[in-house]
Amino acid sequence: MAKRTSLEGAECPVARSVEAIGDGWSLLIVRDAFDGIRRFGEFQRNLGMAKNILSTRLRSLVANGIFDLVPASDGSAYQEYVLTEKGKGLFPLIIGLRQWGEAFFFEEGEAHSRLVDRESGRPLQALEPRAEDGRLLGPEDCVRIAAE
Amino acid sequence: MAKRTSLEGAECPVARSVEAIGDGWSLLIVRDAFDGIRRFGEFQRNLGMAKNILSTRLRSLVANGIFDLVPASDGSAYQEYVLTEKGKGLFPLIIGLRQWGEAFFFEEGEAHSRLVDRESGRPLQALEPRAEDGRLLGPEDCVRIAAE
DNA sequence: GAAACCGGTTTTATATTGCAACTACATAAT
DNA sequence: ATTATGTAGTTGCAATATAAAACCGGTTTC
Repeated sequence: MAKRTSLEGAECPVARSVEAIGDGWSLLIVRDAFDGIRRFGEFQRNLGMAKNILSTRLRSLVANGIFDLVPASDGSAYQEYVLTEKGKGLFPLIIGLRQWGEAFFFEEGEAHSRLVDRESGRPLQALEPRAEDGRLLGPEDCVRIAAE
Repeated sequence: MAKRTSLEGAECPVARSVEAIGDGWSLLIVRDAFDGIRRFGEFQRNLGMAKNILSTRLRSLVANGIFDLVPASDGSAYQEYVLTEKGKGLFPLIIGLRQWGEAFFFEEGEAHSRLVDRESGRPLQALEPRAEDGRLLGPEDCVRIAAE
C-alpha cells in the first residue's frame, strides 16, 4: 500500500490497526508467532517468503510494538522475535481470520489445519459480537459514530 | 504482496482468508461497507484512494464473493457494491481490528470513532475466544494441529 | 442542450516486491 | 586448528504494484 498518507493518525481505530498489520505477510507472521515460531529462519522457511521482505516486516512489527527482539532462549548468541502484550492482543483477530476462512473457503470435509483448545482438544466457539447485555449483534445492529 | 504463490490452496484457513482480504485497502473498504457505503464514488471519496486501485480492489472483492454488484437502490442507472453473506461474515474480524486499535493505538481520552449497539447506544463487549464449555482462552491455551 | 456527475480506464512515474547472490558471524565437524 | 555448515541478515537488480492525473463515455441535472 506504500504511502497511504490519508490514514496517518486517522481517528478510526480500524484504520490505525490496518496501518500496523494490514498487510498479508504481517498477519501470517503473527499467526506463526502464535504457533510458537520465534526465529527469523523459522519464519522464513515456514512462510516461504523472501528474506529481505521478512526482514523489513519484522523490523516494522518490532517498531510497532508487536514483537520484542530478545536474546535466544536456547542460550545461543542469536535473537528471537517474541510477541509483546500488544502482539498477543491480536489473538482474537487471528481467530477471526481463521474462522472466516474455515466457514467460507473450505468444502465440507476438506482438510485444513485446526486450532483447538489445549485442554479439551476441541475447536473454539465462534467469535460473536455481543452487546454489553449479552445480545448477539449483527452488522445491522451497530452504528458507527464519528469522534466527538 | 503480488504473487505469494506459496499460499495458493494453503491448508491453513488463515492463509486463505489473508489471500482474499489480507490487504489494507480491502479491509478498509469492507469496514466502510459495514457503515453503509455502497457506491464507487462514496468509497473513493471516503477513503481518499486512487480510483484505479479502488477499481481493482472492488473487482477482486467481487471475484472473491465478498461483494455483489447490484443495480442501484435509488433507481438510477448505476450500480452498487453490497456485501454478500460471506462479506457480512467479516463482521467479527472488523470488530477485532477496531477493538485492537482502540486498546493499543489511542491514549486515554483520545477521540476516535466508536461502534455502538444501535439499541443501547453503548459499545460492544470485547471479543473473547472461548472454549466450547465457555472457558476464556488465551494464545497459550490453544494448539494448532495440522490437516489430517 | 449544455454542464456537471458517475464510474471507471489509460498513461506515466514512482515505490514495493521477489529473487538470487553475497556477507558476517556463530556453531559444529574433522 | 581448519573447514564446513547454519543463522541472520543486506545488496543489487528485474518484475510488479501503486499512485496521481488525465481522459472518456454514458447519465443525470439544470
